[in-house]
Amino acid sequence: MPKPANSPPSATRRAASRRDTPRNRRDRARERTRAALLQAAQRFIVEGRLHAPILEITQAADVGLGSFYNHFQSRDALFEAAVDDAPERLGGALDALSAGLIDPAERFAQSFRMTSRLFRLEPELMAVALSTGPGVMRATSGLVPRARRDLEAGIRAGRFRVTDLDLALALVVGASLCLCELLRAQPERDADVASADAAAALLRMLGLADAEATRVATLPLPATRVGLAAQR
Amino acid sequence: MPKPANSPPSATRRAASRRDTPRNRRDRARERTRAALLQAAQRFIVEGRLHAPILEITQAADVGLGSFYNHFQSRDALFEAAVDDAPERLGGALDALSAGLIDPAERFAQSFRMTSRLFRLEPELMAVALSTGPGVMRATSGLVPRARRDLEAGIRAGRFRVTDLDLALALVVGASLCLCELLRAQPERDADVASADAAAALLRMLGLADAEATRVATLPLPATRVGLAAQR
DNA sequence: CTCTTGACTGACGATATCGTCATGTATGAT
DNA sequence: ATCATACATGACGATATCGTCAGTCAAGAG
Repeated sequence: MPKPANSPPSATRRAASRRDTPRNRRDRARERTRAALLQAAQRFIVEGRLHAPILEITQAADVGLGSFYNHFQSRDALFEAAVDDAPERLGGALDALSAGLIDPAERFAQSFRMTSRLFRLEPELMAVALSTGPGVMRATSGLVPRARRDLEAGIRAGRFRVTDLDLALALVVGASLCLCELLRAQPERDADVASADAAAALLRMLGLADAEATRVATLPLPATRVGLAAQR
Repeated sequence: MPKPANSPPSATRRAASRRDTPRNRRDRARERTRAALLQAAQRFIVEGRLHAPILEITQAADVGLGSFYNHFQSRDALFEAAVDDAPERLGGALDALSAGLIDPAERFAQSFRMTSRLFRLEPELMAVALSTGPGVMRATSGLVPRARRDLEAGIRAGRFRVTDLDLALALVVGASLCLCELLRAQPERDADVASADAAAALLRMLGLADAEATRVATLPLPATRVGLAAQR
């Protein structure tokens, strides 16, 4: 009897190393099937085909129709999982890149700029992560909570002059969102230049003096290690 | 034989006054049916039920299933028309309210703040207008082109210090978008206060000095005439 | 080697939704 | 008064999609 769908990979002997790839071949195979479905779903999300027939999705994932129901209850469940999946991975990548920065303002600016760069490096993942539009603000994991954390740090450190954290977060997230939309609409535009300009503007908005905002927003970005694409 | 669907109200003797409600009863009736469908569609958009069966939509509109095909080719066509409809009306209302302001910065700030107020006064229309998320930036009519116009005017007048119009527009639109999302998530929040704060921040971002930004962002708003709700 | 387990698979019957069309009816023209 | 028109309507046949299920197979346990 197949699983009632979408249960963790075999509740039996969970001998797999605590957090990582399952130990034995069967579990790995199962995981591969699930990943194929998620990845196919992300492609459909990017194309806006949120109502594609399940059969078509499974064909794109190159698995049998029946397999779908081994992993997900419904198309909505699949898409939800796919949308959750993307910001998780992106957020991790961002943290790794901006770790080690002391000044909260710098850290904020770098993360903001890296987000735009990610949009060029990982357009599909980003498109999925942003596919909920302003709804991303409700997310409890991924990019937005990190932005909130950075803003808070900046306020505590006295670098930002902000009275209403939620409001500032909304402005920042909205800016990032529409900046990505702009980058999508104008593929020829240099993402690094645009994001530096935007970061400077946002820093001014957050209360930094002109010169300081410009300085912080134009610090060199760390070299981007790709890695993310391979990791899928 | 019924129309091939979605043609202007009877190509025969278009004696109706150039732009307004059709003259004779039949055309008015047709228009009522179409409006009922549009309005029903907007309700479904607000609820996010973008894939509701057509039958359900026609029932919500209280018209026969067949009537749907008299007016629209497909569900997508209906939703598209419904989405186009909303910003059109909102934009008109905005223009009327901010007409007569001389200083482009003031005009910009007032329009921005009124948008938030509209979100409280006309939540459904606004939800529909914003339902495309960052995609609104691609709209060629409605709220966004007006924002662009106001920004341009401010730049020409030397009030805004902006090097990249598209970029500034993206930041402003994104801010407005997520501000509305914030207002939706926190219904208890005072829209006028929040939008004034946000406007001040944006004006700073656009290059106004602190004090001036605050002054412009807190000018009294014109009393809002409702009117819009009745007009439907 | 044999057995048990659990995931993969595609065919299939059930169901949901679609779009057409024949008919009814009110309007406006003659 | 009579007729022609055009929209409204809902029943219906065609089609698309769903979710189940019984069979298959490979992996791992004993």
